[in-house]
Amino acid sequence: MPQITLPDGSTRQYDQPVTVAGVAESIGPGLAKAALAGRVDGVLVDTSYTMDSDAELAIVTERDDDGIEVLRHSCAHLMAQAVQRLFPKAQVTIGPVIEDGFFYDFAFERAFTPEDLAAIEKAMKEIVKEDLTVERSVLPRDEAIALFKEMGEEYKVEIIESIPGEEPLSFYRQGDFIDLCRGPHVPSTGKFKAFKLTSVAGAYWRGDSDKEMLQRVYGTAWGSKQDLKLYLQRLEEAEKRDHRKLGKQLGLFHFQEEAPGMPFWHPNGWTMYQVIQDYMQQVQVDNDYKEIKTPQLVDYSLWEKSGHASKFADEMFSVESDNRMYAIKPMNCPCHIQVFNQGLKSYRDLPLRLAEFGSCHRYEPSGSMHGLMRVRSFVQDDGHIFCTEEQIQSEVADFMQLLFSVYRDFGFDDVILRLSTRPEKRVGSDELWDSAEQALKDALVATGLDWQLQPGEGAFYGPKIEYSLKDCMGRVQQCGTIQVDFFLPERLGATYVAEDSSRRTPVMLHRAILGSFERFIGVLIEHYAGAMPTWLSPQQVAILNITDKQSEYCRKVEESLKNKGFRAASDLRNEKIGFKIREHTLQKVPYLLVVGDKEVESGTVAVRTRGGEDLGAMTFEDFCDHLSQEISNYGRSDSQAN
RNA sequence: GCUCGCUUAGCUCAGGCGGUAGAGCACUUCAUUGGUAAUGAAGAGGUCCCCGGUUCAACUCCGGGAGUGAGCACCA
Repeated sequence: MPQITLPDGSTRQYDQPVTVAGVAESIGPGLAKAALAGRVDGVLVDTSYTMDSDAELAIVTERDDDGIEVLRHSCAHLMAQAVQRLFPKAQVTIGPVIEDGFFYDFAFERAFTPEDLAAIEKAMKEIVKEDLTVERSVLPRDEAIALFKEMGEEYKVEIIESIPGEEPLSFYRQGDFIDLCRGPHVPSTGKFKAFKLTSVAGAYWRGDSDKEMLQRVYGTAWGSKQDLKLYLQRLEEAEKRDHRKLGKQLGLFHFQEEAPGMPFWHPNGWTMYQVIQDYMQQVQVDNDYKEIKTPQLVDYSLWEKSGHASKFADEMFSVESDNRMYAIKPMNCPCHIQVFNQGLKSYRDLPLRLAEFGSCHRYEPSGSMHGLMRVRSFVQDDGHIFCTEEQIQSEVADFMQLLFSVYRDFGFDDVILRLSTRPEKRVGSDELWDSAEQALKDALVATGLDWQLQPGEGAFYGPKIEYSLKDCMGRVQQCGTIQVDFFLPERLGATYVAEDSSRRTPVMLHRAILGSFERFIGVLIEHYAGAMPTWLSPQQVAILNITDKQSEYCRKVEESLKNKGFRAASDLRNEKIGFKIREHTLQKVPYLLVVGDKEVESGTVAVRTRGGEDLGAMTFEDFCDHLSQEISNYGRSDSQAN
């Protein structure tokens, strides 16, 4: 006699065991049709799930996030079924849900083509029309293995054999297609309203580059055609914001064959770069960092001593000269320890914070490069804090406040925090790890923000916190980091004299706020779609004359603006004002000053923003005040946006 | 590094199933001095990514390489 409690608190009495679908049916035909799954006492189940005792039930539809997830997972099955109808030789492997969609990996004799994709999508639509019932069944694993062996599904056999435990496994069948799956799934293939296959690419079996490559087909699925449309529009928008495209359009940087993965910065891009560097320099001075500069080439022996050569030799550029091997530095830490090691350090010198805009080169795998986001030549806003164990927590806490403040200046309010703790292979005692992890954890908790734990993801030399920003495609871009290092200072012989005059090894904190200038600028470009906040804009003001008569006045305005430190340029070309406005708007110049006879006469400038807003005529001084005010707010979201 | 695709004028892209190529924008010149997202006309501009091979003939076909895109793997 189950009594079912619904989310609104109401209850329903049934005189015999009832399924989720049954409850939905008894509430109304609309809900019965919309039901995709159920949540029984907090557990997501199929609509065919039977409740034989009292339970709390929520009917899951396409309006729930859970419902969309079930829909996407089932859509992966739908796709696999379609693929096997078209290509019976294709073997199925795995097909999970991912953000905004799903994928399924197939083993097939050749790569799928875009035409195949279209055909698969068509077959999927046919299966939707057939409205096949999706049935759950349970099989003991030896029977399951026998079944898939008979079907020639070697990968499934391997998966089943690798699942630990002895419990029977669940399977889902729709028509002639059956797949191993935990579920839950939609009740029938007629439930899909809006899906699209988006791309196909290779992917390694079990994510292992030593294993064979499978065909991965990506798709997206939504609760309604409208949602699908919005998603596709979002993709289009993201493409428009692609920093590689905008980098070209706005004349920021370029890449060329002769220097793969190494940007050539153009005047506009370099201006932006330098503004950021100047800003960071000031931030470091204000926070008691000492800036240093270390060599680009360092004898290979240092990298052997530091342990980097044995692990990363393949990813390091090296140079031979005068019978000596040098490495182009792939990181700055060993060099910073060399600076620390000069002279005798006292505990009174700690914490010692060294910072460098450190230019590094790494031979990144060719397939991993991506515009400015992953390059072979980059500059880190690198810093190393030499301190005692007791100082770790306060240093980490201070760093975090600094990082948040810097991110806010760049217009980022949402930061994703992740703590990575001890991996299996590591150096240092457990006590040391305990205290370091606790210090990082305390600092995180003190922020009052959410953070994620990544157990086992720490470096072998110590735990770390990573700070990530979300870009326009929803891709999470890791930028900042702070890492505790118990290893390198000892390995490279760093010591200080403690209060009791004994020699001790300092702890080193590796830290970066931006990460690399290159990637950070890439993230900024996409975040702002190229329309950088005024303080970062390569050109802040364009002065446009209407006819030659106002040229002299324009030049004077330009000079005065430059004297006040603004980045201004006048455009005195013999072109119509509409043409000039269009060009500078497309170049995302924040302010356009239009100057005609009226303005010359009244000694004003007519101000137009790149957003198309007309701020009207104002005096030069008023405009300068407006500009200064905006620039002093940096990119903080509470500042006046345009 | 792996799988698949792509590489034609400064940029964005057409094109021909073997006979050395085209548009728009940009550029140059001329006319035009026009008030808030494209003034008009003329002109110049290309080893069709590189190296081999096949062929009377290769930008096109074949082989190799480079760069690049999506994804995978990697990321001190």
